[in-house]
Amino acid sequence: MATNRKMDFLADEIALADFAKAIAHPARIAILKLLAQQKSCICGEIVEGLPLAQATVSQHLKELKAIGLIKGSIEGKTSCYCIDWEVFNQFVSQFGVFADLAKNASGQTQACC
Amino acid sequence: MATNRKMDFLADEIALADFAKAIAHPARIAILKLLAQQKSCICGEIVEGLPLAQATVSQHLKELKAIGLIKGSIEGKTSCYCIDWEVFNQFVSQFGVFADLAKNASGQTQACC
DNA sequence: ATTATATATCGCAAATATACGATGATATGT
DNA sequence: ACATATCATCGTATATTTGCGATATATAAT
Repeated sequence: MATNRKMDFLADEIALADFAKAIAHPARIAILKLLAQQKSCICGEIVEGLPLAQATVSQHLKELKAIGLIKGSIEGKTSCYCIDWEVFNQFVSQFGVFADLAKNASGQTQACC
Repeated sequence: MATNRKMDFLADEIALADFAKAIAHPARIAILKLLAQQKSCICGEIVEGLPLAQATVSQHLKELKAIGLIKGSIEGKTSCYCIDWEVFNQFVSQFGVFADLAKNASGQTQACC
C-alpha cells in the first residue's frame, strides 16, 4: 500500500469494514460462538476449545475487545469474557443499509442487470 | 503462520469468516453500496466513484465476485456488475446464529458475566 | 517465601492483503 | 487495418495479519 487511502472513504464505510475485519477469522467466529452459547467465558476454557496456542487466542480476544464486540473482566486468577450484544446487534443491523438502498432504488431507472 | 490451522475449524465458521473478509475493506463496502443504489453497475463508473486506481478496483470486484456476492457480465465493451441478493441475504442471516445461541442458552447455568 | 496457575504482552517469522503501473485482451469506431 | 476505449491480469513493492515461543505479571496455593 503506497498511500493510506482509508481516509478517502466515508466513516460509515470504514466502521462497517472494521467490524467485518474483526469477524473475518474462523477463530474469532468460534470464540463468539462459545461466548454466545455461554458454555464458557473463562479464557482458559476458550483456549481449550480452539486449535490454537494460548498466546494466539489471547491476541484474538484482544481484537474482539478492541472493537467492543466483547467485554472482559479479571476475576481473581482468571479472565472472563462475554459478548456486548448492544454493540454486536448495532453492527449487524448496519448490513441492512444495503437492502434498504436497493428497495429505495427499485422502480427507478434500472441499470443493466 | 507456521501451519494452516484453517482446516481445524468448522466449515460454517470458515464460510462466515470468508464472507466477513470479503466485506472487510471500505472499498468493497463502497462498491456494494453503489451497486445497491443501482446508480451504476458499469465498471468504469465504479472506478470513478472510488479513490483507487482501475487495477485496484478490478481486484476488489474480483474478490466480491469470487465469494458470490456480486455477479458480473460483459456487455460489449464494458463490464456490468450487480449484487446477488440471494447470496448476500443468506450470509447476513447467518449472523443471527449467535443471537439464537444466546437465546437458547439463557435461563440455564449462567456464566460469570 | 516459594511455587504453581492463569493470562497478557513482546518479538519475530511466515503468510496475506493492498495498491498500482505496465501490459494483455477484446470490442468499437474510423 | 488501425487507433481508441474498456477492462482484466501480471509483476512487484509495501503493509497488515497470523501464529507462537519466550517472558512478564498477577493471583492463589503450600
